[in-house]
Amino acid sequence: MKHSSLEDYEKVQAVLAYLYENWRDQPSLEDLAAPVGMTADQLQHLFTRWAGLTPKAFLQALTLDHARAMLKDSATILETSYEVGMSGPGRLHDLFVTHEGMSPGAYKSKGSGLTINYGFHPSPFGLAVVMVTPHGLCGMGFCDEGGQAAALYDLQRRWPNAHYMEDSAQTAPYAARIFAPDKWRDGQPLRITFIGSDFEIRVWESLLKIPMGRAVSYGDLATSIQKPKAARAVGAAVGRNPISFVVPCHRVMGKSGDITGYHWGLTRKRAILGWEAGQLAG
DNA sequence: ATGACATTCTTGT
DNA sequence: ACAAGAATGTCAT
Repeated sequence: MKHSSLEDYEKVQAVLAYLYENWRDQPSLEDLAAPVGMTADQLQHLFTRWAGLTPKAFLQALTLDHARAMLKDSATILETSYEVGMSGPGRLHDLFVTHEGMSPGAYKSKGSGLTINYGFHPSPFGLAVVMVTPHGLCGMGFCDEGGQAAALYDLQRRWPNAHYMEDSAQTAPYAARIFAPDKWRDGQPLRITFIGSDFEIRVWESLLKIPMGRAVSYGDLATSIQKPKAARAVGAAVGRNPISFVVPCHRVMGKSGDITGYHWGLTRKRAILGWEAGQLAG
């Protein structure tokens, strides 16, 4: 697979945004390509390079029908497999991670006494901001066009009392691994650290059980943590997932298969879902 | 298709 | 304490 660049994502994003603005008009390949200054042919090329799928197949992966298929048996998916306990393995089919909760105090004190290193790295979904503690990855988010400071602040404000230091030498190895599917199964599991409330951590642990190519509903998630009526609260907790992509909150959708919200933008959620479909196909 | 509202948990005052 | 809000879900038109 050829490597895909930041510029690729920006074009893909623009195409997807345009598509969902104008879906009523049934835009053709040419219609989609024109606004980003491409020919239909170039667009074809872009998608296959970036996602490993043709535009047609890529879009196919984002239809309601496809979403419903991903939701099939979603309740059982969360129960299957071994327990993902307080330091168990997760992520059955792709990136293996181990996680641990941050020391109880660290959350309550909003990160005081904690040193967090951060860095910016290119990813298939735009520039990513990556945060690590000595215990592992604790945060990851995405920048929209020129919004580096905003993306950084979005993560920092979750633990406002932590001490932050830019140090991309610390974060680079994480970024390199996370976005290279061929490295997902290599060696040690990826270490991540959850800093959040009990409830949030329970929800985020559940997210780790959703394999690539599958999806669950907010209600399923609620049931899986023994709170079948808490779908709405679960939605809020999912929305506060600090480790975007690695903790696959993009694999949660409405019961009907509707792709609802995403903290880093609905377009990005669609892009990730489509890109993952490409990884599976390839 | 659209809109009201029931419900659970977190957070800011 | 309390009130507001959140990436939901369901039921009535």
